[in-house]
Amino acid sequence: MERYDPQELELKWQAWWEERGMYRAGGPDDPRPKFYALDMFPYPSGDLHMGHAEAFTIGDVIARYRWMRGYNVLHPIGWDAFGLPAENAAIQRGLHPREWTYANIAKQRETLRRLGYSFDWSRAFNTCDPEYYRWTQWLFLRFHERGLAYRKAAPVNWCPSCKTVLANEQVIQGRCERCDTPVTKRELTQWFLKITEYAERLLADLDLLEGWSEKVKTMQRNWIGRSEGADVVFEVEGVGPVTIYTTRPDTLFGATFFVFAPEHPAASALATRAGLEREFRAFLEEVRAETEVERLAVARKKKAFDLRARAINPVNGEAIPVFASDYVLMEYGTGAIMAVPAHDQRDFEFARENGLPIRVVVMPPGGGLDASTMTQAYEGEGTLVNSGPYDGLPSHEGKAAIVRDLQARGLASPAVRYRLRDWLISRQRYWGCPIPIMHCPRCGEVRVPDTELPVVLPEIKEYLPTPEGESPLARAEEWVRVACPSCGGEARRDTDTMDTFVDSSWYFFRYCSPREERPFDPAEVARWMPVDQYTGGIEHAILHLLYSRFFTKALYDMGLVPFTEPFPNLLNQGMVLYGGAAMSKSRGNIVEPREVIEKYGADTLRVTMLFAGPVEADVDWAAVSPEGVKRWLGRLWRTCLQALPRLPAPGTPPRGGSSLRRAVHRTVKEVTEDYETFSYNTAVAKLMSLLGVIQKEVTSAEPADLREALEFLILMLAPMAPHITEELWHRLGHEGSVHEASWPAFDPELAREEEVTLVVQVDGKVRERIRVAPTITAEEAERLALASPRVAQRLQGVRIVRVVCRPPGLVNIVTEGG
RNA sequence: GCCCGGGUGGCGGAACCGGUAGACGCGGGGGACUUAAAAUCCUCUGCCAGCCAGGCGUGUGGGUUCGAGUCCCACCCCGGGCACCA
Repeated sequence: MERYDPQELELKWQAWWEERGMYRAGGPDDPRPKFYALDMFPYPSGDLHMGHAEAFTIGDVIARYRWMRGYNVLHPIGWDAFGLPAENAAIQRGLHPREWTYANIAKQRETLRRLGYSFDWSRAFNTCDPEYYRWTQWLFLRFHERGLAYRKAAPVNWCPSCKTVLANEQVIQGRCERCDTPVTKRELTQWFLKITEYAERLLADLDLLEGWSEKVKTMQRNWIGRSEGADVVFEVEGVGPVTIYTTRPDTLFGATFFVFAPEHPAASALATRAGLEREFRAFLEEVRAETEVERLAVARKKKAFDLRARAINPVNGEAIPVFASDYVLMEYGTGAIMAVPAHDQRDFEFARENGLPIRVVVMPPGGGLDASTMTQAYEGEGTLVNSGPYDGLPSHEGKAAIVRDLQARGLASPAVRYRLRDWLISRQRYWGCPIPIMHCPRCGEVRVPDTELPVVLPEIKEYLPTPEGESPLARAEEWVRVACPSCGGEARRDTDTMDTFVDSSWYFFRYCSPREERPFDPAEVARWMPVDQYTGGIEHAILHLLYSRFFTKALYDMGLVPFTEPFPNLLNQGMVLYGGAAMSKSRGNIVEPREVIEKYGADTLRVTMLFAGPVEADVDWAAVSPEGVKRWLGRLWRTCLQALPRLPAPGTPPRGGSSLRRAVHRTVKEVTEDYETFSYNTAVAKLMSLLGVIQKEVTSAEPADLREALEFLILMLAPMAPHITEELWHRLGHEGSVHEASWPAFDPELAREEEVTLVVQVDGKVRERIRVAPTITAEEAERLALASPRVAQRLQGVRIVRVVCRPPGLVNIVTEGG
């Protein structure tokens, strides 16, 4: 018998599919319902890795299944091709980032083809193509017009190794997301997108995303970090009124000192006033030199600077000392706080370190809290004490009452704050989308006119980042110098480039009309979006997924798109590990998709990924077996070839209710459910079982039944193993592609169980199993149960208290004392 | 510390609404075919008990129930997120 040779057969069908342009999305006249199946596009930092193979396999199964269910599917692919990682890798190899990037794209494209994915290649693009980033710039200008893109000087995250600033989202535990270098703070003028303006909507709309896991939604909620409290005004000696933010206005009477962030303008003003200018500058220097990692260290003394001034507590007129300290952040709240050491752990530590008084104002339910003996702050709720007229009120009532009374005096107002910061998008690096702004000495910031887009990334020899943090683009002197479109005078181009995440915040719109002379055709976007199923890794839970939601809402407000959420359904596949750890060069545990394909074929790789476990769970490649899958596909191959001579012509209707047909139809019912819920591992298990049944009957079954069985099995496997099923489908006598065939329909009558197992328990323990009809009555089931010799033996000499009967599956006989 | 997940055989994992725990596969044992190997096929495989009968078993301890992997309470462990955010 002819052997199953995946290599030859897979290449053959891949060529055939391409020739036929099989996976092109249908045009506006296509009568089928649409389905937009989107996979997070790859980053071309090398060839495809196993993580990609898993993600794209899942996405491909989703897309192919929808085709077979009669949908018009949009399943696009492209490359997220600008950015730091590609640039760093290129520099390491002494290559131009463009060269390196496009070479990797070609390599990945080849591997994606070899894996047999059903992409609509006609829509492919790269975010580093001028035809794409032209529209990234166009969108930036729309943001700029609305004040959603702006420049400001702020203390920002700086990676000394990448020599660029980073967004908050790119700092992981105080370290650079890409190179793990401890991040420092720098005071720089940078471009931001005003994502904070959307904080409330980004938070509230999470509730609409029923197709997202709770995990990702929680991560976004944490990241946005909404808190409710009050702004309260303190009069600070020598400065005037200063607003602070607190979530605990009920503890106002416990404020025993006041703290400014070191960068707060009032802090340096007070230091100057106290004649401590030089000392303060040294203090500030010290604070700035500190890396984020050091600042977050657990057992660390908070830096303190006594500003020798008093602040007046508005609730009781008390004068309290004023400090500057690095534990107060300029970027959150107002950059100034009231300190309540008894009820805030940070304030408590600061008070202890600096010998400041501690006053209890909230008594916990048990009582007995004493400032002189407490070893940590009490942050819970309780009853107000030492709080003048508010004594005796529970915390939540005290909160409301204190704010209300202060508000009447114009000294407080309820306030909501978010942890989320504006998105820092400018980068001092070469390989990114240029910011389409000019700086004119007379007109200030001037937008590059739409007609002059794209602002093309200049060709320069020296594209390495500069140590001073100036963008390499600044070296392209001729490119930088331009005439101001508004006054005609000499202006200079902005020399920063955009964060890669800007590019990826709108690519899914572009796929709808990738060659459009606009960012996208609104009609095509309305036709395809929102995305029906988005598939990708959880590592983007707060970066890409938050930014894309923000972009979509901003575009909605501009009237450019008719919806506010781009991805109502999100599937986060797990990671691919090896031996319990991420694959990495340093560990030497990398398995490449290419080697697996060469050894086993693409179909085996795909099915192995799917069979390994639930899609959301990590796959440990060391613990799964392509061998087993390969064996099974071989068995399928041999069974089909063995059956072939016996089979009637295609289309011969099977009849009757043989056990084979019942097994087939039951499997169709269950596997269809599995496909709908992405339970591919159990779907594969059921297909394996079905092949076992078919194999047993391959020489004895009714020929028409056998044909039906094999065809349905092949159809159900087609989305997962597209090549072998295509081959077998043709060998079974079909002309067209198996992937253009319809998903099999089951006959409910045949899918119904003919016999079920009646379990007989005595006192909850299984004592007997009897095969019965599913229609059995309670009385009949009980009679059969009691008639069983093994059960009767158990029941000798004991009294039956009751019989629980749940036909057709269960009878439980409860005995006295049992 | 707070918030999400999750703990089931030697391993990956099944188990609808509370109703046969361990589907399917890997690995392992035994056997067939073969001069031999590969490939393939058959068979056994949670633990204890020689077989049967039986007992024990889903992180730990309690509870609800005729019946709990599944529900409730307390705890332990693992993974992930957030965290000097006032």
